[in-house]
Amino acid sequence: MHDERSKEETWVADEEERVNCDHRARSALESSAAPASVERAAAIFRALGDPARLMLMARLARAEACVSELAAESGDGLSTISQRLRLLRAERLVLRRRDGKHIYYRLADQHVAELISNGLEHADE
Amino acid sequence: MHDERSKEETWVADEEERVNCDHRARSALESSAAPASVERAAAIFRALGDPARLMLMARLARAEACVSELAAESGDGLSTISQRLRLLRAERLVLRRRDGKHIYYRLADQHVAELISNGLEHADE
DNA sequence: TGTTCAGTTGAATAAGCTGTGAAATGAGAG
DNA sequence: CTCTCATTTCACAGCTTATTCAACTGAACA
Repeated sequence: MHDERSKEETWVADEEERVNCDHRARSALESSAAPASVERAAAIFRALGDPARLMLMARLARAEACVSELAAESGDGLSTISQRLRLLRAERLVLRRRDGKHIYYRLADQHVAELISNGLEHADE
Repeated sequence: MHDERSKEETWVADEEERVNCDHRARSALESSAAPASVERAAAIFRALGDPARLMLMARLARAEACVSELAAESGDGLSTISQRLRLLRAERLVLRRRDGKHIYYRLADQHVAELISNGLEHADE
């Protein structure tokens, strides 16, 4: 307990700070977002909000893989991985296909990949 | 309990699916992300993973506001809003400044705004 | 049909969160 | 210095979530 209230960031209240920042990424923020969208978006964020799950997603972003591969790579149990994937699948963030005895998972779409990428980028700065 | 294992999405295993999707957003995903980055990114996602908090962030994305305004607008108690902001601030997603008796909050940076925007966009599709 | 291999699901326990009222801060006004 | 207003912190009850073991499903194949 020592951080969290460090620098107060005075952000010069009179500089007008170009509030209408034209960087884009305003589209969804300009007007009050629909409650349903917020719910859904929060659900997506929550699903990505666990280190183990996010790691899994980052791994899948690199290439599809089956449960046993993922379990072996991460060192976690099959059941554990399966449960994580279950949750991610429930949020429709991953898709799966069966190939013989194995079931391969991959990210649901490229948009998801971007979201993860953005998060990871923002993380180390 | 009825959804979650609906369509199996066969994703045509032989179409090769242009795996090297050139949409960008690969940067952070190409190689195994650093554990620290994953932790941090997950923490950010987790912070945004609560409807009430995300709503708050979406609100702040529109314009800065002080606690009482936010409380009045959302209908929640002061204490509740304050706690939400505390968590968001602990993750450095919002900044605050004091002006007389009030304390104004706003998003920490434009990158955060983008993240939220992306999430909301992905939400309704 | 029966066996095996790959994954899934259920249940239980443990750990972590969130909202909330009451008490505490802290800057300005008198 | 004291009072007050805006906001924060504390502490806790109540709810959600993650992991794990064991039991189960369901292809493949002999």
